Amino acid sequence: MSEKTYHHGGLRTALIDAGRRILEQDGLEALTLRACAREAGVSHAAPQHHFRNLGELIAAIAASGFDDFVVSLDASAAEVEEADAKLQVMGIAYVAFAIAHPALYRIMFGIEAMQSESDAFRTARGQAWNQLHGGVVAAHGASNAESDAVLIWSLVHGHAMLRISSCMPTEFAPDEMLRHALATVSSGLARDRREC
Amino acid sequence: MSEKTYHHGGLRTALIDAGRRILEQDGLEALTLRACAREAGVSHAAPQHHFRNLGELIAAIAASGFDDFVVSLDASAAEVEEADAKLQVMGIAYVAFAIAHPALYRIMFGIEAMQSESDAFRTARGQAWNQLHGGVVAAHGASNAESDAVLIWSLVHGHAMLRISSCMPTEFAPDEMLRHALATVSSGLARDRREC
DNA sequence: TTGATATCTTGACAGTGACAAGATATGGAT
DNA sequence: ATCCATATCTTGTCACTGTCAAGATATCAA
Repeated sequence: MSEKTYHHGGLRTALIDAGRRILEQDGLEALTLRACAREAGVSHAAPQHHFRNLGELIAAIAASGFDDFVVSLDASAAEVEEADAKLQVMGIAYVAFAIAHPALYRIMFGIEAMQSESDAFRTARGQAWNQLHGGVVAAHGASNAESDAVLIWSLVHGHAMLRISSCMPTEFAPDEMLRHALATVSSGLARDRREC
Repeated sequence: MSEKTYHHGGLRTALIDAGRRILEQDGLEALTLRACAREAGVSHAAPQHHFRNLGELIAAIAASGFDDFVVSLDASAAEVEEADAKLQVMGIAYVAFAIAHPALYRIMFGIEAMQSESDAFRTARGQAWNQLHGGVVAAHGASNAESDAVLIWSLVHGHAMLRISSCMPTEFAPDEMLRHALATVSSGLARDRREC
């Protein structure tokens, strides 16, 4: 805890925080085990005792990202009452998070974290899914909820990825397009229920 | 061309092909400049004269991937007559391509290719966009075509990325979900036009 | 107090991207 | 046909990376 301890005290979380800081400042290619160790003020091989390899550190960072992600979406959804409006707002917040933390978002859906088979990562990602699934059930009912949630997840995830990959020229006014897309899908799903 | 030439003759395309072979066989982490050089049978620094850095090679591979991508979607769309059905089939083919070539698809939308500022890459990606845009115009008219195309692109891209990132358990029957999602969006867009 | 264990350091190794300098082939100008 | 500028490829080198091994130090239970 103090300055003179040989043991760091909380190196594991310190490395995760260091990694997220590096990710925000210098992007994905700067995220290395040795850079995280430097940022945390320890030797280059210190991370070895907390993460078996780089993939495990990345998975831990991604899990920490999913935690913040869920909190952020919860906060946005809490600002609205009606279930369908909640879902729309969550969609907007979803994309906003990805744009605010592009490198972190890439990590969260990258192969490295996935291949590490980390339980913490899978759990954190599962919570995000549950949150979305719950929002869909509240807005459009439990029947076909998985299918509807996959539809909305695909839409917002794809939109977010295209945005952070600079696939959408800014003259496209992508924020409006996202709102329009969410509204179109939402009304389409509502109409499905009513068998219009 | 022959075996004894000091000059390789077509090293640039040979390196691209080698890269795609490595990508298919051993995935993204195996794609290195030196590995491509080995696969092409040249020295480790030979690629330097055709690609300034790894990013440029990746961009060239991604551009080559977009070329095949467009061809594959064209072939699928040609099997159907009606415009809306064409769009649906293109959506299915889109996701099928990503699942058939996951590492290549990741490259095509990754940061490395994007950051390289390659004209060939941008052009190839633009052709894919034009193809999708054309399909949307044919199916749902030219008004709001950009917005509609972004909606569909987001949907299929997101769905593809989630699939190749193992975010969808197979018990979800994702193929059916994709068809349902495409049909829902398509009917929603059609209804938008009619102001139902 | 002591000994087992967790944590961190130092040192090493192969692999990588990138650069520089030299060798060889190509092709146009004369 | 000769010659030379240039394109292409090779060899050698460097810093950096992930990972392993061995040693040093701190922690904690007995």
